[in-house]
Amino acid sequence: MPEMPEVEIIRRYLDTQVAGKKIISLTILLPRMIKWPDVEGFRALVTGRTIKAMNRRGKYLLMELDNASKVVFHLRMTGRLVYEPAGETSDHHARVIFHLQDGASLVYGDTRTLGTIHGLKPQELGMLKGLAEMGPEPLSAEFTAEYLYRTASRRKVAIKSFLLNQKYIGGIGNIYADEALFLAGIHPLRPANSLTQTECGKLWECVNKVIADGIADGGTTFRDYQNGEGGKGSHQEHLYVYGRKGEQCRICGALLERITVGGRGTHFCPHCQEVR
DNA sequence: TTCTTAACCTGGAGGC
DNA sequence: TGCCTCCAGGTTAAGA
Repeated sequence: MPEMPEVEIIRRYLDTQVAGKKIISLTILLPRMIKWPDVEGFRALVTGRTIKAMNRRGKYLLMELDNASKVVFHLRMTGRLVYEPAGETSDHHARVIFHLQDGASLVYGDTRTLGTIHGLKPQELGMLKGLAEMGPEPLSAEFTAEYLYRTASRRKVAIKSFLLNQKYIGGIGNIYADEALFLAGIHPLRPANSLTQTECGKLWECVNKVIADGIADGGTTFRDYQNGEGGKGSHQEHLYVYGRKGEQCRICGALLERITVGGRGTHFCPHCQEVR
């Protein structure tokens, strides 16, 4: 389940491999992955164009083309975008393949097909609401402790749900939200507006830390994530709470619990993250 | 306006 | 071994 660190790892690798290369053709194995425009419109937008760069915003991957258009990928749960130097893929769930001029290919695979691909002209960029309305990202200059406190203090939703809302903070997903709340010692069910300025400062630090650590470790491979080379990350070996229900807390030894918050599996330590 | 819930989607795990 | 059910979760639309 790629979140911001995983998408950033993918972006960094792909940018070194595909920037400057021309897309000569497409193989569209599952047309419904293309959300905009229609399949033939997408093919016309992309074919013959040169990739200028791979960029990222939150969990979106942006393939910048030389006609100022962008191919916008969202990997959702099980999507992956892998560079194949030989041009062939062994991915049983390959959905869209971009064939490049040097014989290589860029393969979009997606087991559960929840991902999305949009081909957007410059004037269409605003139509993707999730991208257009996204809040500041962790590690950015706009994401400050003051911003976090000011925004959270106006919401009574559970802090876990607040962290997952991309309109407030772009790029955080379930794993890193659980980890950040654990490190900050904040119970996931606490109303966002109950956090003090000091607690928000601590949470801001911890959000930035878990995201930076995730990137440094090459991402977290939990089930389906693959980087741009088809490899795995190692951050799952350093998780404190996510996926560790019933195991001992690394800090206090208490047994970790799992609850549902806003429809999402949520892992926490009942001792280190007491409800106050 | 804010918040909650369901739907989308498939593979794997667990129960029988 | 085969069948069935449930679960995983990012995003969005619908409803409260």
